[in-house]
Amino acid sequence: MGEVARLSGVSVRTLHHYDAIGLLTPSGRSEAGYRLYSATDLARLRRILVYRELELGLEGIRQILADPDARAADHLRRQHRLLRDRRSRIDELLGAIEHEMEAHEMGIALTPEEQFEIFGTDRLEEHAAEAKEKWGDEDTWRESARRTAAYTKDDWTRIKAEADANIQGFVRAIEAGLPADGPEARALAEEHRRHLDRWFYPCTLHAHRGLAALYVSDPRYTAQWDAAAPGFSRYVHDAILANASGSA
Amino acid sequence: MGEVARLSGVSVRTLHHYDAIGLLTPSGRSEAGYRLYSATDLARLRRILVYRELELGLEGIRQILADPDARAADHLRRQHRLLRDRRSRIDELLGAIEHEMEAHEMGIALTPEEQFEIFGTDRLEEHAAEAKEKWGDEDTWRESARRTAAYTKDDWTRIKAEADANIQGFVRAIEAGLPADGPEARALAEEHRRHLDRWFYPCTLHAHRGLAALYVSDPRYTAQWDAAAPGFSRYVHDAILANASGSA
DNA sequence: CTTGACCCTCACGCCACGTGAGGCCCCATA
DNA sequence: TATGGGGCCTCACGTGGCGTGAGGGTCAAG
Repeated sequence: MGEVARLSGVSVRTLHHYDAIGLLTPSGRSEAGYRLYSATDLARLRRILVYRELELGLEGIRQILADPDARAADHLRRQHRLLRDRRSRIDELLGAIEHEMEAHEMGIALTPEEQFEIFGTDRLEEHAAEAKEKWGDEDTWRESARRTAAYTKDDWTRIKAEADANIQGFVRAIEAGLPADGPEARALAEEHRRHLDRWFYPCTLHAHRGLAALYVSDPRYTAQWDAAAPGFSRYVHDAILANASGSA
Repeated sequence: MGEVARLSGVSVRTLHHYDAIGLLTPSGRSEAGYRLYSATDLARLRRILVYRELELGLEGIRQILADPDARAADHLRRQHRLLRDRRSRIDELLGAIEHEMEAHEMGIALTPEEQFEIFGTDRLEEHAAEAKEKWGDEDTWRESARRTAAYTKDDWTRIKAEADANIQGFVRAIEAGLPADGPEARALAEEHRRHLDRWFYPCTLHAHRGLAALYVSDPRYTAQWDAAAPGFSRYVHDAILANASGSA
């Protein structure tokens, strides 16, 4: 009886579905056409549910159950990687949410820029090398989170003012046609570095260079910066490199 | 340009979709009909993406963003809670997958029973009271995970043999018509408890009793046990209670 | 003999998009 | 100045994992 089957915690419809797609076909039918699930069927159902809890697709589950040795490892590995990614993503978001909560308590709405500075690291894993450049070790961003957790409303206001001033400086430099490796742009880059260093996390010239790479390679950063002016991200990138690799 | 927008990490189609459902309408169109996203639009998009990561439906996101100041703090708190839940869930899944992979490498296909013992805890949260009985504190299952992580293939073989023997013992007791509160059944219950205690986690009589409650109240466990014989779960439950509350 | 709780089979709905098809637009190059 | 290649646009149907009826048969109890 589907009665017993439903006691496994799934809906009748789900069983119908599994039957329809051939994932779990009851081994018998009553003369009235009722589905009859044997103990073996129930065992299979249990395995299916276990894998479903791991959030594998039904097709993947079918393959695992059909050809355990070969397919299972692949699927499991893939799923493991997927879940790890999601986990680190969630960590970042948790930090972001905490920030947002505090900012909210203080009556400040975080600007997207700040959101990006703080947690816009979700794609970092796609750029593992740059990420290492940027964060040095994986916990650097937590340092940032710890520091900023203590900031008051006044602090945030000043941080934002500083950041805006820096951005405006870059905008003016671009509009004035100043070269990205000129002294003015380099000074702005250094100002940017010190801004990060002071308010967020220790930012060496080396780390700063890694960050610059991100600004042009990670579309999220690129989009953010280029919102200020077209070509902004590239300009800032060049200025940071110039600042990092040469003295004034 | 949608170009810039796509750089935020979402597909063009997604933007079209958000436009179509009115979640994110670009603030302008070029004369050729191209969507033009302003900085404000991008900010909104970023917020949307954050909430999307929280696995909220787009409709929910729309409502949240529509009702900004009033109860934003509530939403943030909820998001935070959900994120933390989600993360611990993912941790469990990761542990479970690692177990599966190990078991696989050792060439053992875990039986559903073992899978239940190892990581069949996902529904426990729906039965908070029993879960507390079973796990005492929330980290007990992690202890189980830690212990079992070190087991070799031989260990697993022995564990399985022990478990099977215990189950067979119960089956014979039932078939022989022995009462669940009789000495034989109680001995089997005690054997079961020691099995868990030895291989998985410290299992007091009290914890064992909580587990017994689960066996009859949680359909997943019930279905598992009753696969061995009808009425099995109830019998085991009664035997465990008898063993826990009286001496031989 | 009805009643109500099951079961069955279609078959369409849902969400968050993916994936073309068919057709403008725009810039660059031959 | 045609021509190509890469945007962009709007339909519009496909997908996964079911939910949710509609319309009808089955079965033990009253």
